[in-house]
Parts: sequence; C-alpha cells; structure tokens
Amino acid sequence: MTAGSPLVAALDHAGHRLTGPRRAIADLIAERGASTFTAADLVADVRSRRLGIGRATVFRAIDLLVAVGAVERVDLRTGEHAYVACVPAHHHHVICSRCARTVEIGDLGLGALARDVARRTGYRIDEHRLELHGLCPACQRAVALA
Amino acid sequence: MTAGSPLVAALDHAGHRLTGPRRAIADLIAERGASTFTAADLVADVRSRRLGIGRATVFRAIDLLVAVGAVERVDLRTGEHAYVACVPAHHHHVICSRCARTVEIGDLGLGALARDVARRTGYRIDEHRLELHGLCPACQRAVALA
DNA sequence: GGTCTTGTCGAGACTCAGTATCACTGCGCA
DNA sequence: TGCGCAGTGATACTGAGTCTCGACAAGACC
Repeated sequence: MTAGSPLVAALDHAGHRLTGPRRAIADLIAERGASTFTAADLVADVRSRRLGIGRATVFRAIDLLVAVGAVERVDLRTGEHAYVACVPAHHHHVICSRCARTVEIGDLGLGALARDVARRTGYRIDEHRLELHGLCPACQRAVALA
Repeated sequence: MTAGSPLVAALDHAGHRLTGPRRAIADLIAERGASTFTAADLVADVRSRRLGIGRATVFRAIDLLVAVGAVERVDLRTGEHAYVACVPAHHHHVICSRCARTVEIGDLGLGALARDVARRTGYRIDEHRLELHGLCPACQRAVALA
C-alpha cells in the first residue's frame, strides 16, 4: 500500500521527490479508492490521524497529484470541488450523488463529437469534460429499501 | 432592455416579484450576452455603477435566476464557478478560455449515450453535463496575429 | 560521512466567495 | 388603514484556498 501505491509511483515517475508527507497523503487518497473526496476531507483525515502535516501541504500535494494526472478534479452537483484518484488516460466519470463513489468510463466517442462541434461553431476545442451524476447500484437498492 | 429582458420574463413567469434590484441585476446579466461572468464580476459591476444593491442581494438574484433556469452555472478550467445567461432547455456549452464567450449546443445525442453508460455501469443516471473548452473564432485570430 | 543546494515543509496570516442573520422596507391584500 | 410577508441592505461569519517565511530534509557531489 505504501511503496506500491500508483499515486506515489506517478509522483516518482514525474520526477518529484517522494517525501513522507506526500507518501502519507497519497496513501490516504489511495485508501478512498474510487470515492470522491474534498480537500477538506483530506485535511480532516490528516488531522484526525495526527500525521502532523500542514493544511498548505495537503493542498500542495493535491495540486501536484492533479498536475501529474493521478488525481482528477470533478465538480459535484452542489458546486463543491472534489477529487478522485484515477488513471492518467483520458476518460470521464460517473459519480454517485449519494455515496460519492465513481466509475471511470472511456472516451465514448466524445472526441468525434467535439470535432463535430468545432466544425459547426468555429471554436477550436482543446478540452472536453463529461460528468454523469446519478445513483450507483448499491445506493439504488438502499434508496428502494428506505 | 428592461421589461423585455428574457431574464426578467423568466422570473415573472416563475411567479417571482419583479423588484428593482432584480431587474437591475437581470439587465446587467443580459448586457453580458453570451459571455460567462462570476458572482464577483456582478458585485463589482453593481458597485461601480453605484446601484446601491447589496452583495447578498446579488447572490440571491443569481440563485433565483439559476433556479428558474434563465442562468446556468458552468465550471471554468481554473476551477472558478461562473454563470451564463441561457435558454431553459437542456443543452451544453462551448466556452472560450480566452474571452469567456460561450455558444450553446444541443443535446447532441448525449441522452442516448447516458442510457448506454447506465446499462453498462448499473448506475441510474439522473443528470449529465458536458463542457467543451477552447478558443472562439475571434480569439483564434487574435492569438494567430499576436 | 560531510557539506551544499534546493525543493519541501508547517504555521499562520490572509483573501475572497458564499452564507446566515437581522432589522427594516414596501407591496399585496383584506 | 393595517397586517403579513417577501425582499432588501448591512454586516458578521464561515470555510476553501493562497501566500509568505523561516526551518528542515532529500539528494547530489565530493
């Protein structure tokens, strides 16, 4: 979980130092798996586990992980900024509005769609982002039972 | 520009009072046309024109316009929240990263795509959001000349 | 191992968007 | 005319994120 974390590996691969705080934050993120988390969640985690890591360092580590593509920022329906650990390849997210669990989906032909939009609008499309919000299977069951 | 603004009409249609501050804010937004703006932009506008409208009122008016569907929130690449005046029908935005001008595009078959994702992931998709970022024709020319 | 450079660190002050509260105003309605 | 209530401005507050600065530690080099 420590040396093997793909997040740590991504930092290493990008030529960044593998310091204690960065490893600790990468581990905390890895523990969350496919669930989204906010910067505030991480800060609270760090504090509750008494890791002795400063707030600014948490923000710096997140920025770094976003920069190397190991973490991606997503916007929740509430307007909050959240993050998810993910593979660096181009993809999109399906986000559960109830438990924040995400599933990554491939490009789904959006590249072609973006080119079509570029042709029709005259815009040069540099980036596209698709976010799907809904309920994961587990939460659908939970809601049905409630 | 005052009584005829579609923003004011949308408020009226939804049964909200058409007060002075609301009209003024709707006009300010209408003036921006298809450009995105942040709440801070509006607050600065209100202040510079000495309209005597409070900050809280600006936020309340934006919330109201978002609620009636006359304004939509978009997330800029910088992570900022911005807004655009738009038609209430389901659509997506192409946003210029340089001048913030937007173009609305239709659903583009994303509904079908969302259903496909739902089938594959087991998620119940309630909402989808596509944002395309790039350069509008004018900014492409400007960049080419610079 | 010792030293040096430089990136990273924690602490804490700061900024700023957005929210909450509260007393006041003015419109609609009986 | 009086009442109720939505809407308002002012202001305090909250919380996310940034900035600064002195201290420290990782890694390169000898």
